[in-house]
Amino acid sequence: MTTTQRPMRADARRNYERLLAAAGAAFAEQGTEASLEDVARAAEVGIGTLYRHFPTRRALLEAVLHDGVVTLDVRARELLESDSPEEALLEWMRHLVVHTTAYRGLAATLMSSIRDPGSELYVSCQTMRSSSARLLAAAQRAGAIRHDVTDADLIKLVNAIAWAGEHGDDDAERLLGLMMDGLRVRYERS
Amino acid sequence: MTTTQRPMRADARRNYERLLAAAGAAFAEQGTEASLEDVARAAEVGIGTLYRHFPTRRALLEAVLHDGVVTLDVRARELLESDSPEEALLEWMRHLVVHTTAYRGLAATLMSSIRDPGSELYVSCQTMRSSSARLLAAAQRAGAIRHDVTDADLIKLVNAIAWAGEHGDDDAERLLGLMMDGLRVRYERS
DNA sequence: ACCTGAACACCGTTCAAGT
DNA sequence: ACCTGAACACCGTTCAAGT
Repeated sequence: MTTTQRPMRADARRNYERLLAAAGAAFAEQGTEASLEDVARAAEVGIGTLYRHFPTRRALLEAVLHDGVVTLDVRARELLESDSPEEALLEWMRHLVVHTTAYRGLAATLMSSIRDPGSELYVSCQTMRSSSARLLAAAQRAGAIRHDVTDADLIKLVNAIAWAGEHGDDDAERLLGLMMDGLRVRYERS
Repeated sequence: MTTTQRPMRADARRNYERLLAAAGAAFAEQGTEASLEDVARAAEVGIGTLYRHFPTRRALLEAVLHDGVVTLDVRARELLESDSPEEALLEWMRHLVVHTTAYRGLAATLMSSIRDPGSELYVSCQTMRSSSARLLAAAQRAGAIRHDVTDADLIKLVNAIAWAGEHGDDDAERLLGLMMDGLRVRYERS
């Protein structure tokens, strides 16, 4: 499926880069629903050029997030080597929450993209999901995490916490801590 | 602050009721971002009439939700009499999640309204918040729930779970269970 | 091959005219 | 006092004309 990329014409490449930078700034400041006309204006490019390079808002978002997703993937592989699968899982969830909190509205977009193979963010979502699944399985094998927790649960909870973090000014770390305690294997009283 | 309501003119009252019914149906089907023009059309009323009765989308939402909020408030008072404050709190959270899940997008609206005294939903949010606070305090006094959990945490978690329930087709009950386990007082291993 | 922006569509909101 | 819908504003998206 990996199509060989023709080199872009110089002006096209320049416009592409300008759009990417402008979009990154706009999404960071105004959230993932930032006006695309504003983005084109900031990039000093016609709105048609934006649509030529990025046919949908999600395609633009995917390009903006791509490096971060790659970094996360690298981090996941490192964490899989950890001595403490439980600590590794918590650390992974922290990373996911930080990544998701970077742009207001991102949690909602990711949440719908994970169920939609037509979304340009679907591949990224699946990458993160499979990393989550492997880290979760390791923590469960180590006896740290309940066996009835699924990777779908994990994704939902992480996104839900990132979403909650968008509202209110305190950090999501505290909610993540409470959440994590709910996932742990517990010894019943009595 | 309770201003004496003049009786509405018969045609105004009729339009008000039609708008309320149409909005309830539209919000239930398309979420809280349903088109207000559609609502007016469904109510067979001019768009200007909608704005006259409900100056903002939130004012309309408040009117639609009002009965439900009153019912929840009654339920909270009953639950405060429960023998098991822990079970009462869980039951209360279930009610909140069900209420919030009724309209797609409601969790997000409530989450921003609770911090915004200018929102027409502010009073409802505060009512639910104080009920949550009392039920939480009771469960904490009974030794069932961690003392570091605040009512703000509780509200955020309930809304986050309702939000997650909007995406994906499984019910939120399962996530609520995991969440609740995170809030419980736990006996450390060793 | 790529860029541009006018044109179209859609929707929220206001307000002058009407009863 | 209340209703109406045309008018305005705003933004996403397409596409004919241009280089």
